[in-house]
Amino acid sequence: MPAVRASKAFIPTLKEAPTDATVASHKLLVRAGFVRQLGAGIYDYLPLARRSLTRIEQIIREEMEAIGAQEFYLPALHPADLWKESGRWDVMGDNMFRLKDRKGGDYCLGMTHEEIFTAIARDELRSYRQLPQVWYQIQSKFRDEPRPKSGLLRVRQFTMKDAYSFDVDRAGLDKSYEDQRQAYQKIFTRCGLDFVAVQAHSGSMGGSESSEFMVRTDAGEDLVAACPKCRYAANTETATSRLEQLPDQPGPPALEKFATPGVVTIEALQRQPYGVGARRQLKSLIYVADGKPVVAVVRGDQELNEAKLQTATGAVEVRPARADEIPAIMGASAGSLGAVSFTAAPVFVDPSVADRTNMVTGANEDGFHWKGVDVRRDLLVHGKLAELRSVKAGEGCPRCDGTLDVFKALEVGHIFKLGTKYSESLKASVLDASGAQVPIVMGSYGIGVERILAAAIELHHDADGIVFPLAIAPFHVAVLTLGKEPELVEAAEQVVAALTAAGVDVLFDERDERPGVKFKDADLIGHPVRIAVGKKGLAEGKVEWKLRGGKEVTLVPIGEVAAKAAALVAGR
RNA sequence: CGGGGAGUGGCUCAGCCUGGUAGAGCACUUGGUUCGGGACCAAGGGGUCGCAGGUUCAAAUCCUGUCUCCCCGACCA
Repeated sequence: MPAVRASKAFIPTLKEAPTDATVASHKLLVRAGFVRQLGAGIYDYLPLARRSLTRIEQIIREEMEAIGAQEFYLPALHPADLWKESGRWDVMGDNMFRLKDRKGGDYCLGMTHEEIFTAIARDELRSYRQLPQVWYQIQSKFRDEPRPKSGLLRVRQFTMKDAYSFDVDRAGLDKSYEDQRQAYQKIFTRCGLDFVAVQAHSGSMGGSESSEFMVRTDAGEDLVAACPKCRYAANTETATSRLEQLPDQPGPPALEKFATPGVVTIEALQRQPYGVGARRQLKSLIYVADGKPVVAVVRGDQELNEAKLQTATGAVEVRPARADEIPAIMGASAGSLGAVSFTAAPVFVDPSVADRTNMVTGANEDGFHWKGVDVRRDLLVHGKLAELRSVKAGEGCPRCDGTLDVFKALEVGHIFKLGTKYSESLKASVLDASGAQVPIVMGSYGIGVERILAAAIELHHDADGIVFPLAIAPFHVAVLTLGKEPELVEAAEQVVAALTAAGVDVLFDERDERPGVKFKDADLIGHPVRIAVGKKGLAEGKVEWKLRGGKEVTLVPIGEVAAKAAALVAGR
């Protein structure tokens, strides 16, 4: 590409970050002139951002094509029928932007494209001989997020690479899924991201198995549990852990009710005169799952994970019951709740307490608790075992004898084995080798394009600005003139021409500005290489070469810079 | 949606409590002096104080309503 002249370019850098930016990537993207905000979770992408995003998209394309995926471009405006057919018109709830056309017909803006791609497969694919098919697109998605935040990390309109695989059977799906997984690893690595692939919760996508690609950063909103010893890594929405076996002393032979006036917390029951340790208590939490009450039981010192409860109940939406709803469900108020002999609503019990005896729990009668609770005898006759608790750092790895680490992470990609969920609801089938009509086995695979940019900045920045990975920087090199002398400008022009001829993308900062301004802008934008043309070096026929990531400045003969930069760009 | 905060030139903010003439720094224009890490001097341009209604002789300031944005909790790329 031809070099861009800074004096003519629209690169509105700012000395100060807007006050409403809190995370590093947001502040820097605004300050460095990449984005401007149009509304909550809606951004303008200026030329620098477009250049970086185009590079990211190109990397994604190359890796998709490498595994045989074919690029499509589908509409963002969808008629409601397909969504009604799959059942997700209702499932997506308020997260979906909905609109009506002039005739009053229902439409929505696409949040994802399973329905649309599946409809194409349904209409066009007839035989197993046409499979596998792997289709993808890079396109805008719209989600009416409850709370957009953190600049580009959580927005309402964003670009997604979404891919879909269509196979005759599970074995085919396993292969397609594995291809995508490997392509994802290449994509994120090429974009300069350190990431972990973790076992994940499938949410509203459905399906049997999914992996998220997570970038470890405090700007992220997910929690990942990972074992440093083996490869175990999972979103805490599905992660489990190995807990130490707690010995139970023999307690009362039968349930025994005791008065606990005014005791409504785990902590209060731990204090004298009761002295019941939190790990000896059962915590009973009342939730409403798709409008129906459910009871979740974990150990007193554990936290319930709502995503796990959602998985256990199979509900689309779970929420805590309000204090005023609880008495009608349980017959007692929060603080005295328990699930012993409770059958008025489904009861789910975390496996970590399955074998416990001599436990204490609320008696479902205000001011009373049970002691001598045997979980199998008293709860599991009517209750079901289900993973419910949130894992915590320091707990044992479920796969080896290591200890789990828990950290914040940002999701940049997610791959799903969908199975036949969509092909069944939308009736997409083919004839298999035996001539039987079988539903197509599907997978779906997403990457948040702008999130890659933001994640790269979260990972690579310093006090002066962005430190761009070369592969996704808007320009490879910035050439700065440090003076107005004609011979200096002439030399800089030569350098720029040589670089451009060598295939290096250059921002030529020939503005009539003081050197300090140019240095500051170059650091802020984070060009991987800065080439400064000044009087000092020029006297020896040299220019200054500096990598954004380092401190060292070296003098390079004018005739050699282009080759040096080209080698760097080529990864040599 | 629940809780907290904020809307005043392009940006960062002051002024509001205690109504009376709309301010500063940065940015922008012109001229001059500067010129290797966000220069200096001088002169300028630019704001219906989010919007609507009310109180008042008079509202950025007080009252009511409303919209928008940010942050903390339930969702996802």
